[in-house]
Amino acid sequence: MSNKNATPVRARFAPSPTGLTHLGSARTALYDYLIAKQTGGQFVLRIEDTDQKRFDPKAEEDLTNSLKWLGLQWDEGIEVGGQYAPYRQSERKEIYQKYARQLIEQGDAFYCFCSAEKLEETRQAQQKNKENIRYDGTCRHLSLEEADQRIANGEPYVVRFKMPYEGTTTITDFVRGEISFDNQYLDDYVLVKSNGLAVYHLAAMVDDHLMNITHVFRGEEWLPTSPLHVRIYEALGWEQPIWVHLSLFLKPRELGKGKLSKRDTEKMKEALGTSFFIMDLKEMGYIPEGIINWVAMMGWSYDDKSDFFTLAELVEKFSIEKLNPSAVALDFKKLDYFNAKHIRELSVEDLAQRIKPFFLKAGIDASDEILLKITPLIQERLTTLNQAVEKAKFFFKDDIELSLEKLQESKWDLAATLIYTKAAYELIKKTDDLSQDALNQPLRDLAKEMGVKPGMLFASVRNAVTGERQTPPLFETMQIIGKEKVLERLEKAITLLES
RNA sequence: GCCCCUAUCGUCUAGGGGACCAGGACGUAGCCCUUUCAAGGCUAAGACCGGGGUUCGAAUCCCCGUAGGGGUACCA
Repeated sequence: MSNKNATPVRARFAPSPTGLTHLGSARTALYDYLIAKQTGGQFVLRIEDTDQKRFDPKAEEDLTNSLKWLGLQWDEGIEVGGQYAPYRQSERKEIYQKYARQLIEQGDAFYCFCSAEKLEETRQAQQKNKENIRYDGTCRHLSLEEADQRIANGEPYVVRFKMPYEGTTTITDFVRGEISFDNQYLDDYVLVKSNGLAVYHLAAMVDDHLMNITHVFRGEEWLPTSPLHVRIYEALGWEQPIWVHLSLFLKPRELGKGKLSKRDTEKMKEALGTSFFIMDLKEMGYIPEGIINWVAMMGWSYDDKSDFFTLAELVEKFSIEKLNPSAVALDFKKLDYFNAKHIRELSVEDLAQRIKPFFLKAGIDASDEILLKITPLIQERLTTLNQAVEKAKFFFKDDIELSLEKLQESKWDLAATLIYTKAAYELIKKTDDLSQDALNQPLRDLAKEMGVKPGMLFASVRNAVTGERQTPPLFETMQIIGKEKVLERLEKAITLLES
């Protein structure tokens, strides 16, 4: 499966545990996984938990559950370990401090003692005077001795990167090419916070280098700060990874035009009956194959004809050359399409096991034996797994609820329904074989005899036996229900119609 | 405000100067198949944001608008 000609890629997925794992994360992780597997490299999972304020203790479990469920097992990282451990940034504090100190001693960074209030003041003044908003440089030229002395005196401080005032910084993004930034618009970004913890800009760069990451897949929102990242790599004398900035997801067209806000992710459930979060999607009956295929094709393409792929096929076909830079609007209709199509590709045994939990959750104790029988009947009718319950629940009920409304088709009256049902009942009673081969023709002959359309008899039987208007093919359905129960239900319907 | 990215059917996209009166997929509409619902088959409607260049020739290259998005935090 792996591409022997390519050098092994080490790609990392490095989310911050601040919320539930969503489709955007899933796509980034997928691409990391694909490129690593394709080249015989490693997919690394690192946790960027440097922001204690936004930390969500439930996020990490949701993350590992989501990734595992999607089939994106990582080779290195939290849980599984690896030679570059630890893989949680909160456990790597000293490492970042060491490099921060090196940067300072080299003159590429400096200790800054400016207060938040003072910073805010200069910002406002700059805004008022229409100057570039950036750090005013107060602490930039403090001597190391003086800075160390002030730190020893207990003054609070941060570490800032010393961004040049002139010239440009260029980053090479694999999907967009070279992008240049004027340094005058860049800032002396904070690298280490006053609590001693590094921010993303330092921590991620140090980790990516130390962990030998060759390709960095991340969202386009990182483009504006990428010159800082380039500068950090250069200052430390390291070779840059290949930067791959992925397009952003926009809100579904049904919700309007434009960016995907938190409000939109909340609205998805009520307005579209869907969700932005992986574990929600699982609960709604989407399967990993469907979600993987769908997100893979958002911002990436293979050729002008094919778009239906399994994870294994994606590993084989994926290429960063075909990545698309423009933002994409989520289209859940297409998710439905991919999901349904992948459900149809599943083996009966596999699908039966996957729909089982949905029956259990609905309070239906579905045995494997019956599940295996009904699965072929509903397989091509499912868009999501949970629909199996609605479509097949009548197989499991000892006593389906019948009503005149359910029995009567709008096209004819109750008296006619009674006649059709009775006639069909008599016919079915006479045979032990409920198969299509045995019953189809006799039922049609009977309809002809009665001078009615076959559909009328079919519908009457369907309504009485299943209590549903839309079901899998009648004869297979009746075979599974069994003659005894079929007759029982027909009798009940007749009694009801006679009353 | 300033900086950066992006711009082909409603949506996802193919296209990287002539092969394009722009191809595929989802969705939509119609027809066929059919005992219902699906699945499947066929057909249809549907796009190169605008304006300038460059060129014999531009969806493709350049510039300017416009629009959408991102950033502008001791968040990631």
